Amino acid sequence: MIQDLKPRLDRDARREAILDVARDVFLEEGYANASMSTIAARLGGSKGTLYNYFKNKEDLFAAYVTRHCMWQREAMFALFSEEKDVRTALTKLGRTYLSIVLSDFSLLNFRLIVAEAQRTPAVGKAFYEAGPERGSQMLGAYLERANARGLLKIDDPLRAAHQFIGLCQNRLMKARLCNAVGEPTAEEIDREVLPAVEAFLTAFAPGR
Amino acid sequence: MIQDLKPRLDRDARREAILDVARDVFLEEGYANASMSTIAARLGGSKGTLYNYFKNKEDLFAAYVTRHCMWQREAMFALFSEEKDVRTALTKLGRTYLSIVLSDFSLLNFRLIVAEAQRTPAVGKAFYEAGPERGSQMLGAYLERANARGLLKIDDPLRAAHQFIGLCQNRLMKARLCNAVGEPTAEEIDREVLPAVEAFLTAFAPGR
Amino acid sequence: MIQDLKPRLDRDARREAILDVARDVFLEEGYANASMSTIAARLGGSKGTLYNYFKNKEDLFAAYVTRHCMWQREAMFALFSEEKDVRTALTKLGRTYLSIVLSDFSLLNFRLIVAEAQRTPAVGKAFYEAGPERGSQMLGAYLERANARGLLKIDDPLRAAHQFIGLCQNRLMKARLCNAVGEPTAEEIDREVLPAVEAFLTAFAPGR
Amino acid sequence: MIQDLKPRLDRDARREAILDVARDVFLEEGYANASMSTIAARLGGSKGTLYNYFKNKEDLFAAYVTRHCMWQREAMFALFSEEKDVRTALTKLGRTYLSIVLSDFSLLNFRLIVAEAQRTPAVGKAFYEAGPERGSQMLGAYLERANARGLLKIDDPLRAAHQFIGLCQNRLMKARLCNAVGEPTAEEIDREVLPAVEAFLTAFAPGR
DNA sequence: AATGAATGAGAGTTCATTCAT
DNA sequence: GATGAATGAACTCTCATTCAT
Repeated sequence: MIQDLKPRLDRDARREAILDVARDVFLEEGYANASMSTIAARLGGSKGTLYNYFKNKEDLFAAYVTRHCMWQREAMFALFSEEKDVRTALTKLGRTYLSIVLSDFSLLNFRLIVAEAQRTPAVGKAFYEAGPERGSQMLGAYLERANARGLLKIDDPLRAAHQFIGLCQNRLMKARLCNAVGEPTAEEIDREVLPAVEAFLTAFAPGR
Repeated sequence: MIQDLKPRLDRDARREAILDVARDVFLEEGYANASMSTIAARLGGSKGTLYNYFKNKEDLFAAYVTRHCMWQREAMFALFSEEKDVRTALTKLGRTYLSIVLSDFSLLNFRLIVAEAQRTPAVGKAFYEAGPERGSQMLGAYLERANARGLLKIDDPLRAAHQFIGLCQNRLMKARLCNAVGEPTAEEIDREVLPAVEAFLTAFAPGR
Repeated sequence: MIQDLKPRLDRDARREAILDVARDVFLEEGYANASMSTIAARLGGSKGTLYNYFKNKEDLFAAYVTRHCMWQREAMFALFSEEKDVRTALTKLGRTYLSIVLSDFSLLNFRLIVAEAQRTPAVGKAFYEAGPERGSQMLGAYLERANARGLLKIDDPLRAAHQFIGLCQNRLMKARLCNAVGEPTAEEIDREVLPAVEAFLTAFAPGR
Repeated sequence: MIQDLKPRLDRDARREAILDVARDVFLEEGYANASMSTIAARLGGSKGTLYNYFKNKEDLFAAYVTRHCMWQREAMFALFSEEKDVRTALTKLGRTYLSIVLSDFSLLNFRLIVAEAQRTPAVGKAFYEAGPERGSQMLGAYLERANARGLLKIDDPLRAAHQFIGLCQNRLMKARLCNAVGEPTAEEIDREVLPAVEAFLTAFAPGR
């Protein structure tokens, strides 16, 4: 047991370290341009070692994607809200969501994964489910509860969730994807979120 | 003059032919994986010829992006509407916009350009302005006219345009980017557009 | 003593097991293509262990060759004959010899060793002496006895032995070496051996 | 025409030059150990150039084999004989055959091709047909003519051809394959050929 | 203007071998 | 004695680019 555990930990820790470096290089260079030599050099190890941990470059990339999806899924938990007041809840949620998905880190990952989604649809699908879909589901669940409490009047909460996120995110997301603007400040985020909340509440007010 | 013009045209036509082939190869393989050899071979010419028309691979890519931006800009003109009835206009516009931007062709270009936007921000910026921004401007202009005619009550027409597009596009666009779904049918597009129009009209109805 | 013997045996048994696996891999892949990793993996052990038993790949190969030479030498004993009737003896011997040396197993070993004989003449020489030379010596000894008994008229029994084997083996051996034909059936072997015996007996009949 | 012919010649000449070098390296190192870098370096060119002429290492090897087979086939023409006297003819033919097939050059090629015959049976088969089989056919044709003229009494000339070659070649060929002896001198060749002729003529004399 | 042979740097990958545990 | 992680050199092959013709 003990003699199993120690190396196990070592090996896992090394694997994580490799993934950290690999992720950085992938994000900086893109999949095709990232070279195993670069990754090994930055790691301070030899190329052969990489291949002791990952079958090949593709496998290393897949491992990175998997790990990023887990991170993404957990990040989406931050959207959970038990806030009673709908306006407050939506505002907070919009801010949180945008600050996550419009961050440099998220954008770099998004661009990278989108670019590879073509060659490897499985990669894109995994990411879509762990990220965008998961986020909308979190919000959808909240909207459903608000609906049940009569605070909103919504037929299809999941669609409404997508719509709210669309209202918040559309402009900046596309600009960010195209690298046409930098990471938004809190003020810039508010300039998107507050009008989005306004429009959303008007559209889905119970007393329409 | 004449003896100048003829070769000129020939040269331009050849250049366009090269760009056609280059675009296809870039879309299929991505920038890094597309090889000058492949492009030359598909063109039926020699690699040397490519370098007579374009300084290097980067330059060839930039020329493709430029041309695609022109196409995109023109495609956004299809959004222009002088329809009197707002609901009809928005529905039509939403359908047109989504059928353009969610097509396989647009998505391939989008993914490709987004991927390179990191290395070359100018490329991304040019695309953003010719495409998403331009589309919202077209819609914004329409909304402004409708506002002026009292058909809607909108403070900031450009923001409202982004919001409408966000309502329409958000879910499918992200799924498409991640290659998690295929090109949507007309029915699938309607399932996004019609509720979006509904929500938008409720939110921005003049009599709120 | 006892406590010395047990590990000794264990160690020898393990060594043999390694050689068994190594031989298989060498035969399947050739010396250069056979990898120590493959051998270790098939053995169910680690690469380090291999190096505890054999100094390096070359040494492992040499050990395999040595063992195969012993096997070969023993196989040649099967050629020994005390048959009185010369025709019967030669026929039997020819059949036995060909069925051994033209078998898939022998051919695989022969090709492998011949290929390495260039790099390492000692390997080839050891094999030649244990196999072909030994076989001819066995036959030569028989021919000498038959000669002494007046059943044949032979000046140089060893040369005659080589000649008989040449008569039997030449066509199929070369075809087999080149992998141009598969392992011969008993009938195919007879189609070589019987005419060979005929020609040999005619050439070396006592009453010529 | 002219402008086609000149480069054509250049390209073919270069191709031949590459094959010359590649053959040397293959013969010295064996297929697996021969490296494209070594070949390029010896050629005085770059690795990339090799790949402009041959798709890959395997293809280069196949081209070498093909060329060697052509050479071998032509070499076998040297066996043709219109000599009237059978003894003289067989002696000459045996000497010629052995001096060809037991030369260092032939042996190196034989070992190399035999080694690869396992991985690539087509290679071995092509060689077998161009070399050993062809040689026996040349001799078989002569024996048939001698038979028709009543100088020999042979049922199956092709088999007899294989038998004669077996009588001549067997001992030295195996020793040479195993690299147990060096290139034989004319005297050593005669020590095999003359007894072989003797035995063969006795066995197939018309007056038996 | 068009060609295509040549280049050389660098890619991903494998492997025999070593060594600390 | 057994392990397996680490190494670094070597491998095959690709590619953007140049240049003489």
